[in-house]
Amino acid sequence: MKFSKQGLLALNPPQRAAAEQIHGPVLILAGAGTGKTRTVTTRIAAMVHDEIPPSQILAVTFTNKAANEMRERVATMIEPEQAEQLTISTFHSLCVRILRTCIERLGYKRTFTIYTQSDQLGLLRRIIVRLAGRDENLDAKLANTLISQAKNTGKPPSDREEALINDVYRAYQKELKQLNAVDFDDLLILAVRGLEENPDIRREWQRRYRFIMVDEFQDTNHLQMTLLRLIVGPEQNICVVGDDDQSIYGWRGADITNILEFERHFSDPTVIKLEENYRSTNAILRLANSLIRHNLNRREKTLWSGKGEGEKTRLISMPDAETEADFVVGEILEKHRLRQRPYDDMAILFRMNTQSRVMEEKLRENQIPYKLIGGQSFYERREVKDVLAYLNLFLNHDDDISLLRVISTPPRGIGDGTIELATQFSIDHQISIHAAINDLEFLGALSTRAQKSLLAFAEFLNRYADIAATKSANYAEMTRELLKEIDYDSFLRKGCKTDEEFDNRRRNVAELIDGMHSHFEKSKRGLRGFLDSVALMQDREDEKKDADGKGVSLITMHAAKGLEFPVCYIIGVEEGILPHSRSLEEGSRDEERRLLYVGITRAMQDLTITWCHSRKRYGDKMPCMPSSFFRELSKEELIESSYETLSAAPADEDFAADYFARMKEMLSG
DNA sequence: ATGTACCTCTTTTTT
DNA sequence: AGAGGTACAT
Repeated sequence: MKFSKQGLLALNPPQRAAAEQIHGPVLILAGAGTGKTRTVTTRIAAMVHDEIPPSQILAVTFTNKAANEMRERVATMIEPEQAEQLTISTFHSLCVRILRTCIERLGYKRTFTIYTQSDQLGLLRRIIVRLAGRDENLDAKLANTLISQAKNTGKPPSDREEALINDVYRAYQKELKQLNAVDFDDLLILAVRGLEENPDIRREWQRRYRFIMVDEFQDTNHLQMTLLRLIVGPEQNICVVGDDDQSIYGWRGADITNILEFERHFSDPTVIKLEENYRSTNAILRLANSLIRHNLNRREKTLWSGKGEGEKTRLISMPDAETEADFVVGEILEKHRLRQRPYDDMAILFRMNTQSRVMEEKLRENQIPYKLIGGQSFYERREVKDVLAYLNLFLNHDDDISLLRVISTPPRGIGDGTIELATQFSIDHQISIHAAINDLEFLGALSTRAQKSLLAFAEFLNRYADIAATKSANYAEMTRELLKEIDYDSFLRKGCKTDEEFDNRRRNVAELIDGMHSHFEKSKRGLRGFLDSVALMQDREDEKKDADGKGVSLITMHAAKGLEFPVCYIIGVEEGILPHSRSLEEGSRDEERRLLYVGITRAMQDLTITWCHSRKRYGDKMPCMPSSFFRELSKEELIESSYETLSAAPADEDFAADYFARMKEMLSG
């Protein structure tokens, strides 16, 4: 068989063992850079070549990006028709697929809308104001976090019986249901409930997927584990891949015990450790090992590699963040110009997004291209949300949050007073706002003017809802016409301070419509499918643009998980930042340690860690201490120094300026 | 309906 | 320091 030669033989022995162990529970502990993706994709290919129907294989990931990558990699190893039959999906889209078929049994309508975080916040703000008045100090974001935690753990958000948050939680859940909407957590909760309460549905899904694989298993939460236990059939063919040492999403509900105590959930698994690292030099790996050793609760792994010894990591203290930026950027410039190091090979890693600012400035000053990873999600942009609100409303009239956005975007003669009345009427009668403004009793109580505006709005809505509900309708074209009809451009222009901003926002709308066009051509799932995938795929605009662009990567350590760079600078590693002071209060020092571990293991050859003696915080300068993690790093693997000694300064005050001026001159000259 | 002044907050953010 | 949200005024 051609495959076994190409595929399995390319793996090292533990990887191959993992790929060949197809039956029963399997736990693959894949350390950083140990060829996890290759192992998983080869395993899938091996199953297919073993005559397992690809339609019976399910691979679950956390991100769409990971799912797409896996799909592409597997596609190179098996026949295209086979690859097409595989299911490779995120947890959340898997849940949507389950729910679109059975949510009616749970008391929701099949047309439910998925609420993103900003929708949730909008709803929560309304509820908090209604329940507690304006001057209540419960903020929507905190409520959101608490409610999400409650949903994930099954415990009430507060153990104080009288606490406001409990009422907010109850009201929120009730209203979501009335709005025919679900949030991200509900997707999991409802899918679990659907499977738990309906043995026929459970059996159906268990039969559909006899072989299940889960990527980044250390990031699964309690609900995801429950879901897995429900869809894994009696054969127990479940294979999970992960690294407890890289569990850095505990604050988002990830439950590290899922991987630490895997045996409790699936008995007698085959456990395979991947410890041969294909990324970093041994000097870097020993440094990483020396740190992570200090975590007590872990599955012990010791990474090693065949990449040779390599250079020791430099640990350098800086006077302040500005100097730190000067230094790092100076080195990047030098490595690029003098040593032909491509900018793409280099990354600056940090704990907080705010730390990237100084770096950006200095990079721009020196005209070094860079890509900032993270930032505002494309689908969270105002103009994009506007359009999506229209489309969501067309398919789900009960979606009050979208209706409230649409009804005055642009203004159409329906004022705050009328909206307030409609909202109140909808609450009193337990109906949606859409139902309220179509209610004869309600309309009768209004002025003729308001009546006219509302009737026009209702007509408009129905007209588009009819088109939107037509399976064959080209919703991209429909959207284009819609925007023309409401003269959205004029509205948008008014809301923009500059022409540049206007252009930008208009481009975003155009891009959204382009996306709809291609979805319309590729997918049979219609507008509903498009909106689902949009809600579940918070593509980051900058990333998309930058991914193909060239430049130095500026990235948080969280976002860097899974990436690698020949040259890495981890900046601002001070006590209170890494470990973050809030994590110390919350007792998650171990997770911070893992975060630094993730940072270190991104580096392939050349790693530098810096910290500052002082830094501006919230405006004014504060003294800083080096991270307490430095004490845990093996001294043998480090070269410690300071900016002052490195720049070999004359005892002159402006030595720094002088030094860099000379260097710049040399480089550009 | 639109602007403006003030007030608060400030870790990470796969869906 | 800076952003983002709110409240109040126009």
